[in-house]
Amino acid sequence: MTLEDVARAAGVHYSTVSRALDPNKVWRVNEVTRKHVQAVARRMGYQRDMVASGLKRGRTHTVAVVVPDLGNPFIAPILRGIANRLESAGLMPLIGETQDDSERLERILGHLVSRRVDAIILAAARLGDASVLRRVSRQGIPVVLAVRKVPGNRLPACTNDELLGGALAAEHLLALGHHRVAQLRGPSDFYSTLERAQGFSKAVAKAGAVELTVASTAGSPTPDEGARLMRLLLDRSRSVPTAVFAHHDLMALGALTAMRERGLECPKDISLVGFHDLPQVDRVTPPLTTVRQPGEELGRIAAEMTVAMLNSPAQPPSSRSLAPTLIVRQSTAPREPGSPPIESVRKSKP
Amino acid sequence: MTLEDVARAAGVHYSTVSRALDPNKVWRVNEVTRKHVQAVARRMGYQRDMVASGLKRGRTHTVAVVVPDLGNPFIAPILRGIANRLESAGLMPLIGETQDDSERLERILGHLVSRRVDAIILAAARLGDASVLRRVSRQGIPVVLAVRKVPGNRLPACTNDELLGGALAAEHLLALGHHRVAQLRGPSDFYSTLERAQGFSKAVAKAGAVELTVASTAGSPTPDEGARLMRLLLDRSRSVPTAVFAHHDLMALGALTAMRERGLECPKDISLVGFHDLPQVDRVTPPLTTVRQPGEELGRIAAEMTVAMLNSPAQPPSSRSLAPTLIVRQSTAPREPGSPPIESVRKSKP
DNA sequence: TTCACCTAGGCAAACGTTTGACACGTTGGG
DNA sequence: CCCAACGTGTCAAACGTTTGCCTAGGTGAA
Repeated sequence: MTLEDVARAAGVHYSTVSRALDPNKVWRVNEVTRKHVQAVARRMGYQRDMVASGLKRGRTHTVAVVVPDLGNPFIAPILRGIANRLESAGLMPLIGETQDDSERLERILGHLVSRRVDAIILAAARLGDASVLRRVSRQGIPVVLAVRKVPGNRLPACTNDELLGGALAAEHLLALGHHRVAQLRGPSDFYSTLERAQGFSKAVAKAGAVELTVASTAGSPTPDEGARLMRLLLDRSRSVPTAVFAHHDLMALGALTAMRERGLECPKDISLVGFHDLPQVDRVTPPLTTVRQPGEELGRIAAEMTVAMLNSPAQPPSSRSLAPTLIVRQSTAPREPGSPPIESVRKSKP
Repeated sequence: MTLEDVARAAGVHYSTVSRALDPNKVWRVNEVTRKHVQAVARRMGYQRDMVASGLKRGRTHTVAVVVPDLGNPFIAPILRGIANRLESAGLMPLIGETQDDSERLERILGHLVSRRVDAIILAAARLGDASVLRRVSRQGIPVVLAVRKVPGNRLPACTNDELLGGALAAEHLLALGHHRVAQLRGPSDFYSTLERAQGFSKAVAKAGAVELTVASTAGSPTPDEGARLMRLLLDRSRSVPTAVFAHHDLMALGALTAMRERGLECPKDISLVGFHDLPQVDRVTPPLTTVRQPGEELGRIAAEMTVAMLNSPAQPPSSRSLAPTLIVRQSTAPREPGSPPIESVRKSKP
């Protein structure tokens, strides 16, 4: 079913059909023929072939969305925000999953330029990805970064205000009277975790409290990695923190199990703050105090920036960072003056 | 950068380049020219234009994946399974979200046929959607159903064995000695919830236990709806169940809050089984006994069936249903001989 | 009446690939 | 020596749109 079929049925030339069906070109065709053609087209159930149209116009009305991990619950709302905003602009999301693997990312980006997507929303950038991105955006495909920035790059980005996020966590813990605090850091090649860590550390330093550090960072933001880092932290010989900031709720959950292994209670012995406010973390034991990231809005704005770039390629939108909010629940508590001595911790090691 | 550019650089005709670069056509071109052409193409960074190719070949190498709700955590693993399997077949997923709205579904399907996707994986079918589906598949686009079937339809489907799922829940509760049980049903226009309910009811009837029913079903599978149904159930004047099967973990979580409102404890007063085994339901209080659906595998197999249909359109693959497994945690317990009288329940109403 | 101008619609050339048909040159058998 | 067969590469026609340009009328003013 092509333009020509419709044209034949309507008794006009197929270019006329094309114009009658294109909202931007209807002025080129008479009111009455237009109505007639539209009626015929509808009756025949004609659907414009977008791939032919895409070939001709160079617009596929498709936007790639590249995420690290579809299974990670914090991706879902972002995806949702993106999809909704794109749909209202007549665009559809084509998705790719990198699994935080640079080779996969490169392969996927190749596919995407090959498919001539109109733009790419990249929520999976890592620190080392600057050069690939340059290559892609030199091809003329607009790229907007979401969630994770990458430095040395003029690409517009929509991110959390990570400095603020880290600071919120720190200030909350400090306000509760904690002096010895620590972080369980996310993967070191995400710009987001760097800033998050920095925001936290700065606030701690400013308050004159002490931050105990673990050399290691999480390989991926999972409960297992959170547990590993927590164990490392508890194994320190000199001192143990009374409050901990995990860079990801999943890591926080892992940290909770690690604490339980050692016979420590949260928040009585150690307070814990997570990040993201994943679904259901308000229902775990204890309900998790966490820094909420506005996932859906973040996605929506990233998509918004994308359509802005498509509409006026000359003026790239400026980056935005969204303020997270602290959600206080029950995994944080005031420091007990006599917090448990280190010995008791080490003794109860299995 | 087109075939012609590469051809010019390599000193051959562009059709030769096309063949040299197409794995299925390389036999038409001499080993040495082939190598040469490939080298030149790689050096120039040529990428075949898939939209032109798609127009010519009628294959876009794109598969639509239509889901009800990107924000629902039980979708994520399915999406992941699909994406992984598709990627290994050189296909990319184009996603659409229906929000369980028939109009949206129809609009999205329209877009999809317009884009000439190679196939559609529909994980968002509802009972009333048979006719739209017929229309689409008469257009010649392969459709495979995932998660939710729709009756009166020869479309291949990959689903949970819902009858078994319901039965597993029932048998577990019966084995714990519960005589008065009930279900919190999911939306009545999902085929999956119908079967799930039926599997449960049959097992209950077979064991001669009594199933208390609530007339209402959930409008959507959310905690709020779960809570609503649970309140309805507890408001029954005659008797209250000692065990409840919620058709969705989220509904189960809502049911828990409803129980707490009434001063009831889980599992002491009422045992509760959920469905899906969403991430983190092992960490809520009490850790949820639930029926685990193999989400990622389900997605993988749906994708598998899709590529099978693309490779041999003549022989549509037969439907498959995957066995769920019961995950016993701590929201279920043996019935206490003297379970609380109805009065105590009603008195503690706020 | 002539001419300029306008409107509405037809014509045909793209967009970048793919692919059947063909051409050309070589080889081998009769 | 001729013809068939084969291997390799070129030609050109699609695929279904979009769109600049042109034409054919029609209108109004000089």
